[in-house]
Amino acid sequence: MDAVDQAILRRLQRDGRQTNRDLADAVGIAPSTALERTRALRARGVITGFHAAVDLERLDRGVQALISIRIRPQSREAIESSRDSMAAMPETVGVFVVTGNEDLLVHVAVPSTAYLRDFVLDRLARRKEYVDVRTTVVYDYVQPVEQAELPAAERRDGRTSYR
Amino acid sequence: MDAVDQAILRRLQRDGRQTNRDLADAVGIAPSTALERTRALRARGVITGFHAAVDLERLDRGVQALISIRIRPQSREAIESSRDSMAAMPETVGVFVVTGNEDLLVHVAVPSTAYLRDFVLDRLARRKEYVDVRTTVVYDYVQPVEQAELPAAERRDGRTSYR
DNA sequence: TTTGAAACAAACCAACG
DNA sequence: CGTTGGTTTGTTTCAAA
Repeated sequence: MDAVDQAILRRLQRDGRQTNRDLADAVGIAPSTALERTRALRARGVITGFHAAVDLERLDRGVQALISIRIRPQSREAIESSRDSMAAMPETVGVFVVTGNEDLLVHVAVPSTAYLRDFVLDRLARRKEYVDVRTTVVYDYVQPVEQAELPAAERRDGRTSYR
Repeated sequence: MDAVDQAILRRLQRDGRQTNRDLADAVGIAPSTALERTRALRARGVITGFHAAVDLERLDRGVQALISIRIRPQSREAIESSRDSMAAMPETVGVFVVTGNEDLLVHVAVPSTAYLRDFVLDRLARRKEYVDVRTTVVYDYVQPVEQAELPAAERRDGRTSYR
């Protein structure tokens, strides 16, 4: 992961469909090199894929919420299967498996608060393994497009930071 | 948004780089139509862009956390500027502006728990407008690749659902 | 590894069914 | 909306540096 790889990664996160030529020009390398580097990033698993991003509002899913769920029994099987079943629901945008009082935090996008109510009450709260279901409305959700390696940590007090 | 649009959307979310021909074949339409439909989806803002997805573990950011933050004064300006400043940090994967006791929920990915500690204590907890900062470790985060319109809601009790 | 240049493939466009 | 054919543009390969 040198500076060239990072530049390629940055640009492909921003626009995954720019031509290999444009990418090469922007990064300052030959198209064949850009192709080779991009393939290597994919082969190494740094780039996992290319995806179209959609606007949830335009899919009539302008209401977002975070639903925290406490699962009992708190077994690996119960939590993993809940994670997968929540991830498989068309309403779901993301599922966090978390530490703390709750076990799962499910990010959903639905057409309305009425839909949200039905979703939570009819399809989640009924399940007896979900002993506590709490819903928080999301006013806004923003995501940086670019993800990169982090610069080495530097503590304010001068002590070296662990990595 | 007919069935063809939905099929295109589904396929482009799964693979944003397939050729227009492959897309057309898969959906069962002519390439010219596929191109036209895809462009229309973009023009209508349903598709907002195409992006490379990266594996955070391979960027040495295998530790994820959710940081909930209570902001005072709880003004629009304070919350929006906090949202933007958190979103601008290289550690940040996503920022939720939420209802409830906390105002912000920040999803971060960092190299280690030591890095996480430094990040929270040195860069967040010091800010006096952040009157409460709570960190939850994320064991696992999964995201469905496909997002689509939701089927019409159907209540179990037979009453029509609002949209 | 990187590169340039040739060979190949895809996208694009317009005209027509 | 689909097809066709011609043109442009982009991708891929590969031998040489």
